[in-house]
Amino acid sequence: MRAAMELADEGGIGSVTMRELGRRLGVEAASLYNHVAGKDDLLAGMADLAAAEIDLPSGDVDWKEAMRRRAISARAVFLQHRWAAALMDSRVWSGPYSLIYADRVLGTLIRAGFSPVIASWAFIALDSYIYGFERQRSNFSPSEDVDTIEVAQDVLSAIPEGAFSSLAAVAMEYADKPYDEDGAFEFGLDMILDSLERRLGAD
Amino acid sequence: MRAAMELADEGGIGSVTMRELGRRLGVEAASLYNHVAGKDDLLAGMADLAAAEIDLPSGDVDWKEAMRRRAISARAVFLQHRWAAALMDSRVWSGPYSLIYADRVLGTLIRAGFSPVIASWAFIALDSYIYGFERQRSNFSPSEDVDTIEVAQDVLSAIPEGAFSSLAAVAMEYADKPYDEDGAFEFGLDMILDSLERRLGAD
DNA sequence: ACCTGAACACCGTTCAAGT
DNA sequence: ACCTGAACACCGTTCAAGT
Repeated sequence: MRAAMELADEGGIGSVTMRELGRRLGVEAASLYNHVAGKDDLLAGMADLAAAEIDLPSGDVDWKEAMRRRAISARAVFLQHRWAAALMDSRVWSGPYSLIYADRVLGTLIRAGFSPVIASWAFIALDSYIYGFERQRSNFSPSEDVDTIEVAQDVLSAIPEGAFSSLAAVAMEYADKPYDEDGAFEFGLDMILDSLERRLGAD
Repeated sequence: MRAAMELADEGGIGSVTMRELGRRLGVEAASLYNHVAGKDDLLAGMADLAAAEIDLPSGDVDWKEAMRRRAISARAVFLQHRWAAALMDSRVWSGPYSLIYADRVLGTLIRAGFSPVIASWAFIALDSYIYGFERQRSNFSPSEDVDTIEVAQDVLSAIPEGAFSSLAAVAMEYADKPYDEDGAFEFGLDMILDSLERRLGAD
């Protein structure tokens, strides 16, 4: 499983192949079936191991800070394992680790005063945002060292004169200062957290 | 392209195969390469066609209502084409339709008073949530007619006595009333929209 | 201009046979 | 208990050959 994760880290999820994994482990592809039910099982295990790298909410900070840290930690994991977000959210949520994780998150929210149903909705909203942001991010800047300023300038020059004026206005903004990815992530994250806090006060 | 969409609607994205698509069109798989650069090109075209089915924000409602309708329309499209969300957010965003779409969304936000940078952040936050929710949804209830009450009861009985108490509390809530998926979606959506509105007033 | 047939290099998976 | 070698049914893609 760890070997498969290394393989995916290096060459992308597409290079995780039973034959290639066997080669790395010094074994034939067919032998892997003695340790894993099939490729789906392998991918599910990878997803669960990646999920285990996300910090669990700790009990000694308030719920908002705990959720914030969890989100930032998830983003750090996705940065190290770029295949993880796609694997984790396209997979039924049933690894042994996932249960502990869900319980801790829900527990933090319920102790903060949210009802069980609202806690589950908040959990879903936060995770939808966290995973969704990562999936979009990996499109916007496919490689790490892409120059967002250059991208913006390319977009600008590709836009016909007068058309797409709003898109052009945004591209213009990014043409001389780099795109602040952390800022964008925390902007959306804090909107959700602030709304949750407000709702807590209202109930 | 339309034939490929039908194929995906019926049998899932996995059944979209050059050979199978050729069969449906009464042609050999190799012939498809006269009309499409490759399978990647095919999938990109499907994603763009699905995106075209999402309602564009219209000019005669306020920005908040326009964004709300856009989100609900996107969810309706994902319901009809269950393969679409995965395809659209895992793909660089460059179809001919996508440019119009982005321009209209950004234009609506900028006219409402958001700065170009904040408008782009708001766009990213909304889409992250919309796509992310769909990806999670398709795991939680893989088939349409799954009984969420039964699922909750299964979860409950699988939890060891005393462990996972928070998870159990949530499952208990869902054990006698169905899971309100629309409610969950709009809960998160409205949190983001309300926060955006508040920020607009503050600036 | 478009199609066919055959081939190539790859997949995941199975299974008898070995140790 | 674990591994191997060979095979099976599939992929996407290429390309000479046809019309």
